Amino acid sequence: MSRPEPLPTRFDPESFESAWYRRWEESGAFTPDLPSDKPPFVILIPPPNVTGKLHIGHALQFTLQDLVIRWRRMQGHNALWLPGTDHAGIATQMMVERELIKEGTDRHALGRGRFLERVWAWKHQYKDNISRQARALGASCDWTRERFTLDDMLSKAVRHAFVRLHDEGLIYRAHRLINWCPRCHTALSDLETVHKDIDGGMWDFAYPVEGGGEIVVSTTRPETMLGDTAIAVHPEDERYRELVGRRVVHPLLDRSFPIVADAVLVDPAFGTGAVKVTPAHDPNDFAVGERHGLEKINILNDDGTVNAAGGAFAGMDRFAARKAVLAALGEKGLRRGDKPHRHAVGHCQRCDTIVEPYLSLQWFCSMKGMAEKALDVVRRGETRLVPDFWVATWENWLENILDWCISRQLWWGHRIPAFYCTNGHTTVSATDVSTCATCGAPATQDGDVLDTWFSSGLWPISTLGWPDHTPDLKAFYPTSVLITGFDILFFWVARMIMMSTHFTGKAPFADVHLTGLVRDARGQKMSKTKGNVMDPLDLVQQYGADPVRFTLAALASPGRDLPLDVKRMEGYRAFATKLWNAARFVQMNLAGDEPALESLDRATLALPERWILAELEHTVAAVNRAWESYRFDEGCREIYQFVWNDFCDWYVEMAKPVLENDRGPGSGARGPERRAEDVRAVARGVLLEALKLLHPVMPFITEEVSAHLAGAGPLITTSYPVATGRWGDDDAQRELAVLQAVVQEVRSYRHLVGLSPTTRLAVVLPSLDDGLKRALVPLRAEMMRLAGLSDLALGGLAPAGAVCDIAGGVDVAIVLPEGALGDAELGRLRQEMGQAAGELEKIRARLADASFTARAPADVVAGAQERAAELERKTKVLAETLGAGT
RNA sequence: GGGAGGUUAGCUCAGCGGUAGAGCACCUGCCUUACACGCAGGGGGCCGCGGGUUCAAAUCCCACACCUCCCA
Repeated sequence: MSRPEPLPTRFDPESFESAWYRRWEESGAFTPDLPSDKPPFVILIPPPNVTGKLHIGHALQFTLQDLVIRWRRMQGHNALWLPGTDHAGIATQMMVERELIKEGTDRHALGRGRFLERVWAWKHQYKDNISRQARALGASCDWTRERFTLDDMLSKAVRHAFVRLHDEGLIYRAHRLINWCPRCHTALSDLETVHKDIDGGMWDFAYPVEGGGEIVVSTTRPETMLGDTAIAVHPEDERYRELVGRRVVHPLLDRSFPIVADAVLVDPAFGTGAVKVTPAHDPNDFAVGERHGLEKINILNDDGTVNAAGGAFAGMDRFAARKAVLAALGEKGLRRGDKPHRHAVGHCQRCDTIVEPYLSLQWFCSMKGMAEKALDVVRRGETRLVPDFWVATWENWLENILDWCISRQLWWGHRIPAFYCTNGHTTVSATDVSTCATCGAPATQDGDVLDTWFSSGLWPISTLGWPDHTPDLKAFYPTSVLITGFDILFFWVARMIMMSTHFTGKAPFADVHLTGLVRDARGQKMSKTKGNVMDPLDLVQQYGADPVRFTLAALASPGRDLPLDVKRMEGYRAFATKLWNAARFVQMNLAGDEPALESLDRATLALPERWILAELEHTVAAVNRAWESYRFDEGCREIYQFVWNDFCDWYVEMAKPVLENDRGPGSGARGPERRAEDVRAVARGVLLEALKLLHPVMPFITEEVSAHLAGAGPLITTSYPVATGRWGDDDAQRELAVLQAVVQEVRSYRHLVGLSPTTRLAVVLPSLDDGLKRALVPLRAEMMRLAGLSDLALGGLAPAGAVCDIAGGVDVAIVLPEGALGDAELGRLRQEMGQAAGELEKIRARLADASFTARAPADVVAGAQERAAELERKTKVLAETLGAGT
């Protein structure tokens, strides 16, 4: 085979990232087989808003999803990662309306048809943004299956779902109090109403009682008194007992209403113990109204101005009306005090306007039954929430769920498939109708659209073709794992699980992995106003996609937010560079005909080869375990540690003398002697395995490097490393640990006494046991190079005047220049000796304790004994060294 | 008011029953021909506070304090 081009000296992600992406996509690697004998593995993308730009949170989720899907694909699964976007009703409509305002017009002037054309144009303009960013990050999604919530196929699913739920009695239309955004002019669900504490007031004023006297009430919203239809007091409140059943006169309007007793609404200890009741503008008051048959007077128009029911205040904005009402009450001498009051007020999630509880005719979806199913699938383990502490929150929310207002007074979205005739009949139909199903009269479609989350809730099935029995639905549903932010657990995850389970009888996900929030370096939430947002594309450009991905994955500890520090990213860019350079070193030493690792026989390999293969084996097992359990942080740490500390710092360094002294292939006999061809095969093989291991995290650099190793195919379709136990080798790990400890000991002494790294030292290991001696003798050259030695004797007597110490359990005698151990150095050694003596004392105490030796497991006791023995020798040897030095 | 999570080295975080870990930052040497985005050596922690369980607790239990977040 031909030798590949040498790797460029510089790691330059820009020079190969986009080319690799194109090659993967064109090769069809992102698209699963259909049909296929391979087990399916499916991830659905949480669809970003089509208007949006990906933020760093998306980058995190894309990274983790891609990591999992690439890993599973390499494991031999028929992997599908289905991408797409959602139409984001309110958000998108707002953007386009804002444009129209700039042009001096609005959607009503344009008309529904032309307005929607404008929004589609907007959508097309922004859609590509998302996929471009996903591609830049290396996301291996199947673009041939890209979906949009307003696609014909998905729209069909939405209509079908609506009709079916309506037929089942789970969707109904009713006059209810809903959350109304006077700016967006639409109803909102409870979830889209964000409660925020604001500094408001608490105003007291008096209602005159018919027949004399007054009753004082408190309110945070004085303007709503225009819609009051009762005063409520507690039935057992002595103060008001006489007043119950009498009426009060509205001081500003020409009407009167009763004083009622209600034990549920009224807390006699709070305020005056009397409460004004506005059934059309407060959920609790609405309930009182139902209980007492009170009139519900709506005082607001849909833009938040007071309507005709407000008498003289009609036409005023609600906040102007508040001031005006207070002034009017003041003029009549009815104000009874006020104080500042901090309380929670509902705001529109989209535009931050204060929402109004508003009596309105809307479509609702009954939630209780579906919530039961969602609770059940999690309780039964059909769906697993990760981390599992989310289960408590899950249950708490679903057990207290209220019906969901699903109609929105918008144009952009799925139009409600309900048709009304002039005789007041409603026809709900999956196909458009022009005549009433009941009476045949002309019927027109409801002008409202459905909550975007209604269609998002169907995402797991609608993207695969439901309600049709498509091959995709059959092959890929239910899906394997959903990876998304915890912030949309209810908005989206719960609704998907409820709806998909309802329609298919099967929960849509086996696992739901909830990620934390990406924050800035100091743990602050990122926001445009704070100016601390990080744009994923900027980061990709600056550091490369791989370091960005590695950073996000490494930070993704389960259930924790991710403080993203560019320092961290610099560190992982350095890691990529390190890998690149190590690969260059390996590559420049290869002959090009290295056999694969599988063809090697462990029994014929020398210690360093056996050791690095054992470490690899351990790492492979740990990484697979980590990915399996969504411990992305652990997997990354394992790979990082293996590549940098084991492979680069030790294995490559041990390989150097062998490669430099290579006398050509075949030199030397089989046996303990290190052969250059083994070293080359192992260096190449281990590097390649590490590249495979890392590929799901850093797809680009791994693919690029591997393409420069002869005989390595594209990683994206190669098999993921599996720990077979074949390279496990406890002896090699123990023996090499001794080698490392000895080398580090010598380096440490050299540094301690202030010698230059180039000063060669002579070292004797006087008391090696036979096994270790056999293991280390063939590595004399490697050890001398690593430790910077002029001579190394394995066995024999410690030279007179040599400094003795214990490292890795063996005696090390280092010949230092005369007088090298000055007072400072001796001080350090004394300190070390003190520490050892202290530890020894503690262990001896423990060993002397009969309850410890009797109750602790045998291996723990044995470990303590071993440690005590080692410390005894260490203190003894150090004492001699200290004695000799003084 | 209810619920969840957190409190470990200067910073950001792993560890969650048997000798305190990582990255970054810091200090000291080094351009040792893969790499100064590097190499080598080092300093630094009553593991929030108080109880308990255990031969043994950063790790399990209880209470408290403080911080974050969700729901009402």
